[in-house]
Amino acid sequence: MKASQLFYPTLREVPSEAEIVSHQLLLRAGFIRKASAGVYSYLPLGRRVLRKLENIVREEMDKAGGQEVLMPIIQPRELWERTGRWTVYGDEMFRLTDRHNRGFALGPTHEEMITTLVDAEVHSYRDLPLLLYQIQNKYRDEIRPRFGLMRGREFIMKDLYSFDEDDDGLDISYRKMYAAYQAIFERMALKYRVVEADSGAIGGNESHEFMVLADSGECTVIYCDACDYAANVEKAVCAEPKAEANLDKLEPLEKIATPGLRTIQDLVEQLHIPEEKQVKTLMYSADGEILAVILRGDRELNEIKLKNYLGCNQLFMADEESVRNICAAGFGSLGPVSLKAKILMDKEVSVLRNFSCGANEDGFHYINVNVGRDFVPTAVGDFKNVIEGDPCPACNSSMKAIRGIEVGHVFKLGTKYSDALHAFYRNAEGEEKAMVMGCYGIGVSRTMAAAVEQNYDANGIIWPMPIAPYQVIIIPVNSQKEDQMRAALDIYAELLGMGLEVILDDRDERAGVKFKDADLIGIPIKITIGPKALQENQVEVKKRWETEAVRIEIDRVGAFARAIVDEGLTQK
RNA sequence: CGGGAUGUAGCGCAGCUUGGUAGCGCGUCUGGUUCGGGACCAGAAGGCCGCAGGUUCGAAUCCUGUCAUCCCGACCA
Repeated sequence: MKASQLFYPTLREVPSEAEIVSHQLLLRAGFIRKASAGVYSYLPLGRRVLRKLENIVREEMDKAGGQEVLMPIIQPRELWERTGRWTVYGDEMFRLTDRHNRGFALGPTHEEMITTLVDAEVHSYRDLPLLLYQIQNKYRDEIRPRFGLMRGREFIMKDLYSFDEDDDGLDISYRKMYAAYQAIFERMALKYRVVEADSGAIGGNESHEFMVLADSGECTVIYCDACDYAANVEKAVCAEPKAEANLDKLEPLEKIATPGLRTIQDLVEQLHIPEEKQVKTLMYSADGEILAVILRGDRELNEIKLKNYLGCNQLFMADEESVRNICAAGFGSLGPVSLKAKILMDKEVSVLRNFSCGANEDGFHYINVNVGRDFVPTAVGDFKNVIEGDPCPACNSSMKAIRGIEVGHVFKLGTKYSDALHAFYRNAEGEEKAMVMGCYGIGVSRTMAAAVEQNYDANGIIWPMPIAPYQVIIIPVNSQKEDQMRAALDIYAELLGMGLEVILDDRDERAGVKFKDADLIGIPIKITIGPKALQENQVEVKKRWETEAVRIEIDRVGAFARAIVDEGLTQK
């Protein structure tokens, strides 16, 4: 492609709307443009990257036994009512009405659609397992679209659905997809990590997320260097608390006046009680019931764990008024002693001795509180967020935390949708059984942003070879010099003939402009044709991620570029 | 949806406090000189000051409403 013909409007300045690197660079380099919040057009360079990503995904899905289909974006309301999700999905679903007043949704996901399809066409165990996927736009009216392509309202997703006879079959499909996802992100040359994920309300089934590691990631990953353990912080657990401090003898419970002291920090500063010798009491409303959760003072509650434990639909922090209805104190003076509510205790609290907490009386705290003697919790469980330094549940080593971008999610669904939509089959014994399903998603457009988050420098994007929009850019330093242009055109023709993807920057621009643009759009290999080297029949070749160029004889440059490309395409 | 901020030329911004002819830089177009890391000179085009209403002789500026965009919290690929 000649740069003079290529539609890639680059910007010298950072659009003020863009906050994170991938958004800024994709806009500046002319890959995307915004249509409205969370809705983007992909310009030619962006489209090419998407195609590369899609093709890698497609090849690996096919290799794993998947078959590509394409389902409607517009989905009838009735389908969603059958699974109850017309209501459950809530405001996040884009809805529309046709001229006959029939309701439709713009597909946020396709379980309903695919299950109905499979139900209609598949009736025998002989047809299972079946793995169907598509690569297509999804629509979710996110409360807050964010960070350019990172969280769009319209985005491109690969979604595969597996249908198996039973749980054993599902295990096999699940493992196939897990391995295919590893292959995909390795082929994309992205640094990623597979983590255990919360499977949410759908059930206690297995679920893993594929995280591309980047500081700007919205997720926190807790992992262990000493072993394989890695989990989303939503799900992460740590080893059982050690009971070293338990030797302290139990001191008598004592109530002390603490006027004006409300926070953990207040007690640390004024009374010199360390955070980890305090217990904090959080009041929650779970489907209308007010209950207390107690944690060590330096810990944070993990609401997802709490919600999963309770199995409730609505969970939010109680307001002070509801708290005062059951207790004589407000926030800042709450504690588990004589509290008239269910008390869920984080297990870490059970090894504490002689700790302090609110006295359920404004302006008073207890010290030397002890579990069992002074109060008895309703339940003990794991309700805290794991943090860096906590011991690994598998090997007890100190764990670390890192940020990640969730680009893939594999998920065992079980029979939730096949039951609701009657996707049954006959087994070898002639019995009718529900198909066991799994679903497996990759955010393709998000992956594009994630790749940039992981590969850039001060000058622009540095595309990994397998997903670069073009592999080589040829820059004649001065397009008006005939000898330079002739050499550039020769090399251009040669590289094209070798099947390489090449841009020839034939624009009548100064060298600096061409170099800046080449760096900005992130083409991996730059071939510069300048007067000095040309006199010796040489050109300069520079890899985008290196600082120094090397001189190469013109008749060797094709083979040289080919070798760099091949290396970039095959390395992990 | 709550909290915070911003809407002025394609992009980045000033002007608003104290109402009085809409500005700067970059980009674009024309001509010329340049030509190995975002050139220089001369000229030109380009704006419903987000939108609606109000106050006023007069509103980018003050008031009210509204829409959009961005950031912080609950959702997810």
